[in-house]
Amino acid sequence: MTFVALVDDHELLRTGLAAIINSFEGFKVVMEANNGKQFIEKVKGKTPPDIVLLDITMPIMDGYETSSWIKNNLQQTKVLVLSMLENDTAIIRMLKNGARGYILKDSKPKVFKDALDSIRDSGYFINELVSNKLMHYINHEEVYDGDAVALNSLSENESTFLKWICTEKTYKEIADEMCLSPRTIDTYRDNLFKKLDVKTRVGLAIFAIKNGIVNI
Amino acid sequence: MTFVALVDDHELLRTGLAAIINSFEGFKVVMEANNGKQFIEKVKGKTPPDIVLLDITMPIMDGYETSSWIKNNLQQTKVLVLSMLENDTAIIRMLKNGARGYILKDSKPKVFKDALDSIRDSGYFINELVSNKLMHYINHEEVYDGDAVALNSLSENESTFLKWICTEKTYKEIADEMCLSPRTIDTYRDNLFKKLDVKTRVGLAIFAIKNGIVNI
DNA sequence: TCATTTATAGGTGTTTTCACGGTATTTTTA
DNA sequence: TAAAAATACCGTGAAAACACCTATAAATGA
Repeated sequence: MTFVALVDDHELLRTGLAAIINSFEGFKVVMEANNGKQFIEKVKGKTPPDIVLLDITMPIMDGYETSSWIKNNLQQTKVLVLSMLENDTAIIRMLKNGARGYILKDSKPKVFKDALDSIRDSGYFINELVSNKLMHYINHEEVYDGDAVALNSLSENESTFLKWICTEKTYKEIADEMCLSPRTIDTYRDNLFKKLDVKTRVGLAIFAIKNGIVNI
Repeated sequence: MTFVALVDDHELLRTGLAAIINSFEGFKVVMEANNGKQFIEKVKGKTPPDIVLLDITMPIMDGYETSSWIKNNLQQTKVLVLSMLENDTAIIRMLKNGARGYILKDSKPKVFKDALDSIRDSGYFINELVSNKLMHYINHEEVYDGDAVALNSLSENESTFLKWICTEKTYKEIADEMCLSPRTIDTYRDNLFKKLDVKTRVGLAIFAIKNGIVNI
């Protein structure tokens, strides 16, 4: 029997998924959590699940952090990402953080079953989505490094700044909020423009939303 | 037996929902569609379902249009909205377009069961989410009118403009793309600032994303 | 330890955005 | 059919955003 945990903030989706998984021969849902932090608390002192089905966009502790934590603390547990995000950066970043597979929330149930089987049997589920990104990554590592590493290496302040970016405040007002000089804020912006390969504030906002840095 | 249709572009969610609904005594899922257009095609010539479980954010034909169409074409069919959007405008707009209830995708399954029962028995499901908005709406109609009607009455050009807003193009470039004078674009922006009660381009972008006018 | 990177901050100038004042024409509607 | 609205357009000036460059102290690291 393969034991599965569901970590996703949409309870209804979780319930539906649990029903599907429990109907699969040999799989059983043994744990559910709303976010990474809750998962960590629940898993403490228990036998860890074989597979964690993990969303990326979640409050409190998102999928990136959670996958990283699982990689470092639960070596036998394999992460299968189940997300709405289809962009390169998110996929590469999750794979770098230890995920064994990545499927979209609008996949067909058969894909879902295949993914679970494959991760149980071989430890990985390499679908087209993942293999494409992997191949691109191998051939254009520097390109993704610009993005994925940048995303990984966003400083605390830069993340906070990105949250403010998605408001109607001016840079001067953001500087006040963050207790920094407007010049520093200018530098943050210029650096992020380069790091994230965008040219305008709207570009930053879209990036932040796309990558789940802000929840709107 | 109450017959239910699911209209949502996330197939996995649909499958899970179908499992849940079919496990409820007296309910049966008889139809699934990826968007409003597909639903209309599928329902043609068949007995319409009693309840349509409808998402808002969908490609091709979104929940707003779909609910409107159902209201005008399938009088016996009741719409229950199942969405991630929690903002006033979306809720009021769906109710105005004929929805009988509105629940969030991260609701608990019990809420979901209650909603289905209530809509079957009384035709409506008035939860706190809906009653709050309704009360506010009654007391501050003008406020919501500013928003909800504005959203309803966005012209073709304004919607297109909002899509361009969420890119890194300047207003001048947007004017070129839309074959309009930059001055006209200025006016669009100024009008939308007033209509949507925002002050900056970022505000417009966030609004467009929040309300599913653009899919990022 | 010496070089490099990182975080902070500043100067100057251009481009873009935004506010506020309009006009002319077509479409709706009362 | 006259009034109201929606649509497309224009001018000006201030504010904000953006580009590009330098500088200093602290942290990092080879």
